[in-house]
Amino acid sequence: MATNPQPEASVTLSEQVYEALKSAIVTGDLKPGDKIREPELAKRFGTSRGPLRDALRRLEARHLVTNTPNAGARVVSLSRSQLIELYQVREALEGMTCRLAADNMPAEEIEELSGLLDRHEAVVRRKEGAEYFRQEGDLDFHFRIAMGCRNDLLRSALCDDHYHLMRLYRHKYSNRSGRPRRALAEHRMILDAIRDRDGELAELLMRRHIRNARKTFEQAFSGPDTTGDNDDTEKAGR
Amino acid sequence: MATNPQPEASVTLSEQVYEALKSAIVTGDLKPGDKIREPELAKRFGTSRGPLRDALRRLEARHLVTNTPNAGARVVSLSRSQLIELYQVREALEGMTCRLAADNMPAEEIEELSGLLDRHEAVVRRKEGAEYFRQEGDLDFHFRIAMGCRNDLLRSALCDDHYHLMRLYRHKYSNRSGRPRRALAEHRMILDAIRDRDGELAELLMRRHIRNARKTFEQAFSGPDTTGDNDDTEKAGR
DNA sequence: TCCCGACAAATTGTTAACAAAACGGGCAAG
DNA sequence: CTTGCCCGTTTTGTTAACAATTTGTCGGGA
Repeated sequence: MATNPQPEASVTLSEQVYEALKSAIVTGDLKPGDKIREPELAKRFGTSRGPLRDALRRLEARHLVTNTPNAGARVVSLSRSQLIELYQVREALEGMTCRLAADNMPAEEIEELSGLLDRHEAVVRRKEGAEYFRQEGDLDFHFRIAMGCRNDLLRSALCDDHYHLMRLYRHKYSNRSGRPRRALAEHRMILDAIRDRDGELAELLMRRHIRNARKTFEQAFSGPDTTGDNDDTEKAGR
Repeated sequence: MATNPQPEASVTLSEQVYEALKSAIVTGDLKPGDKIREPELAKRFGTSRGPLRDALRRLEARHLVTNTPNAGARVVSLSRSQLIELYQVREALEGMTCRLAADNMPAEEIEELSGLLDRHEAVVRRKEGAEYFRQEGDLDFHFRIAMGCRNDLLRSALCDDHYHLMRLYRHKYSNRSGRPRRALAEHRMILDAIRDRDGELAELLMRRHIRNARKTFEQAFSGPDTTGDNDDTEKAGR
C-alpha cells in the first residue's frame, strides 16, 4: 500500500497536513469525538496554525471533522441515525454508479474485478481473521465500481467523501455471522449484471446489497444512538 | 428599518465573506472561469487574506470554486459533460429524496407544496417573463422536497452543494419551448405520489423528471462540450 | 450547601509581514 | 521574425504576533 517516503516535497504544507490528519482519523489515532486543539496539532505536525486550519477546512468539507464557530473542531462522531442516513445516500449513489458502470466500465477492468472477487472468496473460505480484510475488500469492490462508472462527480463523492466515513465505523459491524459470505455472493451477482451490461439489474442489485448491509447494521445496533465513544472490541490483537 | 442593526457581530468574518462570495458567484457578479485574486477580493470585502482563504476553502468544498495548488483559485466552470454528470447525481439523490419524503413529509408541508404549485401554474399560465421565475420555482419545489425527506445528509448535499451549481447554469437552458408546462405537470404527479405515500412511484417519477430535464438540456446543447475554460490541461511545449 | 458573578487561562479568529513559486515582458541569439 | 532565456513583478503559501471569545475556577453571599 505504498507508504509514502517523502514524495510531498513539492506539494503545499496544507495538503500534507490534510493527508496526515485524514490518516490519523481513519486509522483511529484520533478517535471520533476527540477535540482538535490547533496549537497542539500544529506543533505535532511541525507547522504553524495557518496550514492546519486550512487542512481542517478540507476535512470539514469531507465530513470528517465538525467545526462550531467559536468553540473549535472535533473529529466527527456519527450517531446511529446519521449512519443510517449515510447508508441511504450510499444506496442512491452507488445504485446509479452501478447503472453507469454497466455502460462504461471497460471489459478488462471487469475481469480484474472478477479476479479480485476470487481472491476475496479464498480469504472468506479460509475464514482466518477475515473480517478486517473482508471489510477492506468490500470497500475495494465498491471503490472499483466507482472508478468504473466514469462519472467523476460520483466517483469523488463516493471515494473522497463517503468511504472514509464508512471506514471509520467498519469495525463496529464487520463480524456479523454469515454476512461476509452473503455479501460476497451479492458482489458476484452485481458483477455479473455489469458484465452483461444490464444497468437496470446492476442498480437494483447494488441497492439491495447496500440495503442488506444497512439492515445487518440496524439489527446489530438496536440500541440507542451512540455518539462515538465505544468499547473497543479488539479480538485479533494483543 | 432596524432590520439588522449588527446581526453579524457574533458570526465569524470567514462566514460573512463566504456568504458574500457565494452570492457574488450565484448572482453572476463573479462569472464562471474568473480568476480570484486574494488581495483584491480581501480589500473589496474589507478584510484580510486569512478569512478570505478560509471562505475559499468552503466554496471549494461546495464545488463553487476550483483551486490549483500554486496557481490560485477560479470560479467553477462546468463543461457540458460535467453538467450531465451533475444531472446523473441529482437523479440518484433526488430519487431517494422523494422515496423518503413519501414516508416522512408531514401532511401540512405537502399541502403547502401543493399551494406553491398552484402559484407556479398561475405564473406559467400568464406566461409573462415566466422562465426565470419558473426556474427559481423549480428549484424551490425540489428544495422543499429535500427539506421533507428528513435525511439531513441528503438535504445538505442537495441544498448546500448541488442546487447552487444548478442555479449557476439555469439561465442557459431555461427557456425551452414547452418545458415549463411539462415540468409543472411532472411536479404535480410527483407530489400526488408523495401524498399517496407511494415512495416507489415518487422515486420513479422524480428520476424521470430529472432525466427529462437532462434530455432537454442535452438537446439544447448539442454543441461541443465546453462552456468556458476546458483547456487547462494543456501541454507545455510544442 | 448551593448559586452566582468576576477573574484568569486557554483557545480560536484575525491581521500583517515574510518567503517562495508562478506569470509576463523584454532582450538576445538563431 | 521566431525562439528561448533572464529578470522583475505579481500572486500564493506560510509564519508569528495580536485581538476577541469561550471555558474553567475561585470566592462571596444567600
